[in-house]
Amino acid sequence: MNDQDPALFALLNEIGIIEQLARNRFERAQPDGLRLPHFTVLNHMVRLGDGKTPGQLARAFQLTKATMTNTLQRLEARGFIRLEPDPDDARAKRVFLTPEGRARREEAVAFTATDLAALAQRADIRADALLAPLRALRTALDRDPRRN
Amino acid sequence: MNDQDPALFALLNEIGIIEQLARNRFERAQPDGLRLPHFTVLNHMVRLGDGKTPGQLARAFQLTKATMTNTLQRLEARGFIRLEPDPDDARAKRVFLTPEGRARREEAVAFTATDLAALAQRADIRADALLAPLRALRTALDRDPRRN
DNA sequence: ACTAGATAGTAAGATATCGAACGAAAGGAG
DNA sequence: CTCCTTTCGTTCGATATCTTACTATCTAGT
Repeated sequence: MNDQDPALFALLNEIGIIEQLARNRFERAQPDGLRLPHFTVLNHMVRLGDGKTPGQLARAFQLTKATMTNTLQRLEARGFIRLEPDPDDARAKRVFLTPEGRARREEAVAFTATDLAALAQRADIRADALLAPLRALRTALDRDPRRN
Repeated sequence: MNDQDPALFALLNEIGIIEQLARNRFERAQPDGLRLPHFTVLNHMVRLGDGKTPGQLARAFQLTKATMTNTLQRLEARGFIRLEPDPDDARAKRVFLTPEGRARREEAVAFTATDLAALAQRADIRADALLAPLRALRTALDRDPRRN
């Protein structure tokens, strides 16, 4: 990066590299090939409750429905979630965690927390100070034509 | 995210979403399907000079050589770069910008600069203040050994 | 000079992601 | 009720990325 780049340009560049490194770090640490999107969905359901529709999940993660279909199929094949028909809408489904899914999420959370704590300690990252401005940036980027 | 999440966890989560939104925003604005990795390589060569090897480029972007091979093949097929044998090492190649590649990069830079300027104005992002800590985070992720 | 190991680029196969197109079902206007 | 539009999930084809494996070439140690 040099001085000709607008700061925001350089910032997004840096963010892209960090995302890639962090994703790699997480996925390599998993013994069973659990991918970051899989974990993210499991984590979401533990924290905010399951029983949501695939479409709701897709919107929550800013992904297309097609992508969510793929992720849910993988999670179901691993036995981490269960898909049931929506009693109120014959087009829709509902996604539920299985005990295995919940357990696998706990495992990943525990490991990740340990890893990140060690990282933060070694690198002296003040993550809480960065969080608010990045959320503002996300919100600004988010005002875009809706997808799908 | 709630209070149980370590701040760094939430931070990386936010970064992942921003990366996705920014990539989408860029790629949708291109009229000819130019992808972010393609632009990134063109931009790098304009700013830091061409004539590098694929391996050097892969390292610069933290990508595998295989990924860079793919990107360079696309760029060459579009006529944006030219690959020549390295005179000093028969295993290696050298990557050069074509006039078309340079022009396409200028076009994308111009548009992106305008778009980001508007975004920064709308959102009051202090990108320069965020840049240094994120670079520290990147360096930490890049260096810190994984536990497994 | 030979040989073993490292390095350069590529290929194959996997996965995540997107956009486009689809059938099924719901909802609204008449 | 009928037709039109919207919404839900899925499938298909494309692209970027990774890992693994391969060939060709270079380099160092003996």
